[in-house]
Amino acid sequence: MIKAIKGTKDTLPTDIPSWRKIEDDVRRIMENFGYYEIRTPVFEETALFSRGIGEATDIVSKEMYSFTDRSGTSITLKPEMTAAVVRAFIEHNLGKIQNLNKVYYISPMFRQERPQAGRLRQFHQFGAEALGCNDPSLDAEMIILAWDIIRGFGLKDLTVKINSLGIPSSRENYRNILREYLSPHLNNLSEDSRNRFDTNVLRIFDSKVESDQEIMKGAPLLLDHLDEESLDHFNKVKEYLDTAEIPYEVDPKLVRGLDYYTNTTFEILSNSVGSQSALCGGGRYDLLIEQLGGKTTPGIGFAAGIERILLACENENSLDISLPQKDIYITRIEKELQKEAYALCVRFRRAGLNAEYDYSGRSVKAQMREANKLNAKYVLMLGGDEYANGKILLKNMRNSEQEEFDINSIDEIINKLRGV
RNA sequence: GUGGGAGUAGCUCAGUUGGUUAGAGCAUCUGGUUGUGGCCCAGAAGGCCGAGGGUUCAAAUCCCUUCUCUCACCCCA
Repeated sequence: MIKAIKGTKDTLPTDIPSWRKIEDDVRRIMENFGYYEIRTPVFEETALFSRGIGEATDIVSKEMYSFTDRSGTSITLKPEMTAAVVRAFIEHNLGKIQNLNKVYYISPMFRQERPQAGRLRQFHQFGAEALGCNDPSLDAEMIILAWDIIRGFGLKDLTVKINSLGIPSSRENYRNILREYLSPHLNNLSEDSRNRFDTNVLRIFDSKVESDQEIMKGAPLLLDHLDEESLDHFNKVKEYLDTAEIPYEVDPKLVRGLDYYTNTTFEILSNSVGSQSALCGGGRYDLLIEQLGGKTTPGIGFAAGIERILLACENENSLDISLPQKDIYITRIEKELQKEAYALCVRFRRAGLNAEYDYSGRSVKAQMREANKLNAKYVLMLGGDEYANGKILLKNMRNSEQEEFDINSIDEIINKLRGV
């Protein structure tokens, strides 16, 4: 038997209402905040991601779905959206059309990781990017936007964490300070953390090994070594967040794995999913655009994992999804009336109503059970003496009341159903 | 890539000192008199017990191999 590829999932009809709810709310709120949808191809030239995200990152060095096409070009299924949006921004000169471009997306992403709770190989993100402005109010807006959307799904157990990574020079300076602090402890660090000492010291803060955490407790913090401008920016972001009553925590240990971040970074975490608790992550990237060949332009964005949000919603039972309904189910008593029932069904559908009938010619009881199962508001019944006298019965399935209609006045029924 | 757990009906799971035609609940289908749903009742259908090999008179049950799913590390959304 052929099965779906590891780490991919089918979204079955019964799953769709939750997905629609997420997607609809995302679109509505994004657009209220002034963001316009953008769509980019599922694959890009590999170089876009290796240059954008960073050659040394895990995403680029071991998680990308890359292949060579027939022309010999190395192509990669997009593992994240920011680089793709920036590419489109540069390619179409969007910065020339307006100073500030605010876009959002809902799209599948691909990373070849070992699947687990809240982690798939094809997963879906929604997110936003704002290119062209570095005002701290925009940093705050990103966080407010993400918070409002995610909070809107009824989730309770959420935490917002923010931090600032400063500008590269102050970060580099801090890295050396951190290395100095860690040098004497090097032999006591876990193997993973020892490796990170050279490649990405900051990430040692993320270590889940207790002894590492013990050592890191005494470590100097990046926030205490920020340059004045970055610190000022960060303080203003916090002020704007306060005006919007966002319950954030400053987490000086919040380090994000993508190379392009500068200044503000943030995450929204949930306690009701597994260990992959980050529902959303983002930050400012003021150097990425020129790094990818565009004119120097500040940018900020976030991405949120739809599967993770759905997982949290399931665990908190927070999404109220109403059952799908049928406007009308058409039944017939005598099998000879099958064609008439069919014609009526088509007529109702063409009138814009959600109509169904029994394709397999089953008993009245079976038809009624089906109508009930489909959550039909009304059942129309053809047959018997009524039909012989030019009448049909309309049964209200909520209160079981039945009403007789003239067979020539289907429009009356249609109007009645539309009014419901 | 490294560990732990699990694979029996569509779903959730019972089922070992190895022993007759492998079970339950839910879901499905059909009925419970002549034309009517939800509750209830009855019946039916549905399984090479993940796959391959081995031990045995006998394997869902024991051993080996393999595949898949799952959780965690790692990393991130």
